[in-house]
Amino acid sequence: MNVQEAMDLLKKKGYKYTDKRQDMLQLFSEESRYLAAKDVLETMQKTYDGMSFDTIYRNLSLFTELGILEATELNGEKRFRFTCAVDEHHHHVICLECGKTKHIHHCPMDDQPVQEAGFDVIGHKFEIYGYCSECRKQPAS
Amino acid sequence: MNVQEAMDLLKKKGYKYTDKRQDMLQLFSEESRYLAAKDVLETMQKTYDGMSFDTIYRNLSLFTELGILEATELNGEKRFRFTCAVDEHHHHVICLECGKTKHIHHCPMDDQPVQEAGFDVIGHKFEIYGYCSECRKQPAS
DNA sequence: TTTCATAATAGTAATAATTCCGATTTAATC
DNA sequence: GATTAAATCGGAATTATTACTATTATGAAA
Repeated sequence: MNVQEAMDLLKKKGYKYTDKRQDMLQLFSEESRYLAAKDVLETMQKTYDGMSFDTIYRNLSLFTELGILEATELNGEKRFRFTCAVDEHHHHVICLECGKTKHIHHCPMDDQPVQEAGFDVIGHKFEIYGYCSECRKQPAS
Repeated sequence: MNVQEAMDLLKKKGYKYTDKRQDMLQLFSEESRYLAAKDVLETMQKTYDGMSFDTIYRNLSLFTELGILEATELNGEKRFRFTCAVDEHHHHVICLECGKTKHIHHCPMDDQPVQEAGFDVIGHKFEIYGYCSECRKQPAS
């Protein structure tokens, strides 16, 4: 997935082209890390004065629905990143400070698929948290 | 960990005994599932008229600091459960509806400890989500 | 290229979870 | 029983997120 593919997908689904959407996607494509809504807003407001929360949130959730972004939750806020193209299914090591990620090319569900009696399993999460080399020095707790 | 042990720990650390703390702990000890703050508040308010948010939240975070409760985040809200006594370290299958859990006696970090260059790993999360037999019929999405 | 229907956006209000704070009450100690 | 610090209440403040209405802009059709 890249910006062009994402815009094409939007078009195919009948959504409209806007500069703001393109710029949001561009922002994500340049960063292989999880961004919070407020990070996106801050950056976008540099270009678009008066950019509203609503637009950010609406597009973040649209992009996530369409599989363009993937979301997780860190410290009580949702964060989003461009969907990885590396392989079918994998997990992440995530920096708690800046949201930077590295791939884990291994899924624990492959080893020991969980079949709990009576449980309809619909998803799982495997994430490793820490601080990257840049954020390591002063982890803002 | 049980209610008595938890109360002893509180005493040992210099915290005061209160009926509300005991009742909160009692509630958790009776349920092997994750409860949201509002669940705890609702139950407690049946006994204590005018019970405040503050008391709930303050005690939930105190209990968590002391290792009496363990926390996770589901659908944007923190949830808490009594710390499991089963074994040293394990993970959970969690019902997204009621918060009920089952243990996974296996940690993916044991198989393939992650050593990402430059990353200070400080924690990890492995959770499997689904619906338990009681909640399966009508998953309130 | 103008027109038109609809989607997207701005601006702001509303909601929901959580935290904070001053005043009061209570538990543990003297 | 008096004292002191912790715990609580009640409500306000914060923060992230969602909802709503009027306006604007996109894409398609005339």
